[in-house]
Amino acid sequence: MSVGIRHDDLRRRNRAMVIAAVRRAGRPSRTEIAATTGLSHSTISAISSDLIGEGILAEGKPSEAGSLKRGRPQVGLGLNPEAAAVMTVVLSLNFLSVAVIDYAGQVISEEQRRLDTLTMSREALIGECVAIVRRRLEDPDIDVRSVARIALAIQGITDTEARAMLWSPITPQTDIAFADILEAEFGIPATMENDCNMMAVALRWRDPERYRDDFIAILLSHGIGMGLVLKGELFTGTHSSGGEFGHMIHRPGGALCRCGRRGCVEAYAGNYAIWRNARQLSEDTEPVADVSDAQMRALAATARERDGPEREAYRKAGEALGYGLGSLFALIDPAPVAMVGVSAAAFDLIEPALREAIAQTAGGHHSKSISFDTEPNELPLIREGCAMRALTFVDQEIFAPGVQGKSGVAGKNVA
Amino acid sequence: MSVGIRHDDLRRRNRAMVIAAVRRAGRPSRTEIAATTGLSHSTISAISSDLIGEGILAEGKPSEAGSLKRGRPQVGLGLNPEAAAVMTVVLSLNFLSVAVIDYAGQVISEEQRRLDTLTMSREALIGECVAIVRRRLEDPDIDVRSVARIALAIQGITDTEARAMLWSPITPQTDIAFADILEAEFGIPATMENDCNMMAVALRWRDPERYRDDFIAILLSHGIGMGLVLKGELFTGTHSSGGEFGHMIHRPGGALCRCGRRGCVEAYAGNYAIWRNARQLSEDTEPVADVSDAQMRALAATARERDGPEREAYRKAGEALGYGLGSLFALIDPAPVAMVGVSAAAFDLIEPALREAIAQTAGGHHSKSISFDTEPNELPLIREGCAMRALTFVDQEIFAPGVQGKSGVAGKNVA
DNA sequence: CAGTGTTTTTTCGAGGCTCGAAAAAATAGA
DNA sequence: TCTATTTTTTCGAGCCTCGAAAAAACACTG
Repeated sequence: MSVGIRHDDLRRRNRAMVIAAVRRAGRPSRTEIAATTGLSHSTISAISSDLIGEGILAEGKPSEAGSLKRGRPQVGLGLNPEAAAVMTVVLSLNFLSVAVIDYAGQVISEEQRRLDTLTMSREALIGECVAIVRRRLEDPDIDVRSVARIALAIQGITDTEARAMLWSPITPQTDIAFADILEAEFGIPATMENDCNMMAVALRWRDPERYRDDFIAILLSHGIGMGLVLKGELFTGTHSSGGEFGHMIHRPGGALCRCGRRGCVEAYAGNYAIWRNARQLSEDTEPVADVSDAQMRALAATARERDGPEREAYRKAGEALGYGLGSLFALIDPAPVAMVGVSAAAFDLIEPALREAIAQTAGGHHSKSISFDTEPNELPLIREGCAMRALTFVDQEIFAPGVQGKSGVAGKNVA
Repeated sequence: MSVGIRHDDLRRRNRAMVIAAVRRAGRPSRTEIAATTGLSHSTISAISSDLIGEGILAEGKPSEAGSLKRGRPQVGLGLNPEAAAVMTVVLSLNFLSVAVIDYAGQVISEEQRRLDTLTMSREALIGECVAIVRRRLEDPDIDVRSVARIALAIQGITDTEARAMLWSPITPQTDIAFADILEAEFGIPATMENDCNMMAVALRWRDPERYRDDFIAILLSHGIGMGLVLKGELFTGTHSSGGEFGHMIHRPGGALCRCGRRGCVEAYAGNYAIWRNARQLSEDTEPVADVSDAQMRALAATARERDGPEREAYRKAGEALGYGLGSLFALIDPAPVAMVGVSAAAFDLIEPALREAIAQTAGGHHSKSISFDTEPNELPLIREGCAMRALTFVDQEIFAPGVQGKSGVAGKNVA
């Protein structure tokens, strides 16, 4: 049951508010912070003085064009890059990518590595992750003690607590508690996030104008994933990361999906499905393990060139996505959509059938007003999302720690 | 943008917390309130002394079996019934039902009325609502000034701000801002809620054990509706009440739905759809306006008796509901389900096909563990939900008034 | 029936926090 | 150098919550 507010919570929450305002605004002055938070100047002054004393914020130049005005110039407050660091680990098909990021958001060390995730044993997979993290922590440029958080992202399903990967298409292994494993190994708090959720987080930081309170990020890749933000909050399931848009049912008993079931949206719109249809293979054909981005681009080129099975395959993908979105919109109402991934580059081939399908659904009232945006490259987005997620954690849990220690994690690494 | 916490917000929120604790627990002692809210005894003492002084709470007998214990007996705190009153207005097919409820939740005046909603003009519909409310307010038992809130519920789609009915199956009229109309007429704050959302609210109060943080209420009636509670909050769309489960797409291009589109879940599972299939009419047959509860019960009886088109009709309904739930579970993960309405009484006919369909979907991992409960009578639930919603509003906005509640507890959809 | 033990509730500073007003600081223009 | 202007800090006032101790209200005991 929700709990009363203690007196000391007040300071904690307002500290968090100030840090958040600085992270959003870049180098705001105290006056600007007072304006955006609604707190009085005196309070902002007191809190920021504390934060500077603790080395979390640092005074800097006035924010750009401040020198034009008349009175005492504003002095900008920025995040102190050395206050802490975080680490991102992105695990995708045959690829592992790690980065260390300072408190202000700059990458200070990184490493990428090809793996054969589909055939690796459980131990090897975990081992590679642990090893790559260890190597980054041993980087002489990095002060290990400053690393306050590790955020992992993986394609697939994670649990609501962000502790474990439950299932992933990139490996036959299931239920690996990556967060617990890394925490135990390095003593650094860690979380295990869903890749599409991190895409959504990144979009929100990149373009807060367009992606703010309600929007949808859809990954069009080998599989179909979704990250959903509703009322300004990341949407998750009751037990898992949820939002498995790709496995909503498009046609009961229909095409064979990679998940073993039939008729999922993904079984029509995933790369393997488009490839299968373009080859005019039966819908019962076992999905292939991987289709390269180059192959997909070639397919799209052919589809653009001439009317044929390739074009039809993209049409079917559009139809499945459209009906799926229609069902989703019946639940949440329409919202801006970002299409991410290789097939987002072929969105021109997908869009007509998609819009036509949406128009057949309840969400289709205003189908013309639904806007789509495309971003072919998912990896940078996922990394950025992880970084922001980890940094936000540091902002909130470490630099504005609360009384209610629901996490033994919280107080550990105070920098 | 979320806003800093002022010092006076603190008292406000803790007041609200105390009132909420009393409403939930019945007649808790100060000590019990301190325990559930986590606030200190001194604080609870101060706040409850204020509230009693303002006539919001009243001291009563110790909570039941309190006389067994040793020391100073607990003195129970209860809601003062005379502190305020609220009104509920439930508008359903051919039926209008109004009640006045005191602050402690007891009905003190009510009236019900048959109408021909399907053929009434806009003015007549609005007029009837205004008139019935006026009659109740003129009831000599009622002190008009004490009526602090009116909550309306209607089958159909309402806007997120809870001001207007946007579309409803019970009338051809659209976009009636009932909340604004009643507010203007009587000067009492009003809201316009979706009926299924109110069902969910009521379930949460009735059985908090089973229906707490995550659950689904599905109305199986002429149409199919849903109320969804996720993470303890009522789920709504970005622009409308949302959660239009009945209009998720079951079969693209399939059976004709009342909404004019094709293949919606409702076009297989709504009363008119079951009736249509039981009569072996084509899926293109225009949906009938209404099927009486008696007719539906007769249909169910026949289906139980012998294998035939009636039984097949229920099977198809189960299949549509199952695949629909499967798609929903792909997004939110499985959760307890309450089936409400006439056809919930025929759930035995629906369940087998429903479970079979769910097992074919992503949510079907644990299809056996998904639990269903049935409640044939929706009206009392809707009324109860409206009452609690209105009372909660009074608790929060009137008896714990704050600055601008946009960021805080105030505007939230706490079910 | 008075005394004792037990539990609930109230009382009373102490310590924090935010706020508004006023003061101090830092600059551009005259 | 002086003045106007804007930002930032300082300071006392007013609340709020908390812990400890006191007061209250009973049950039990001999």
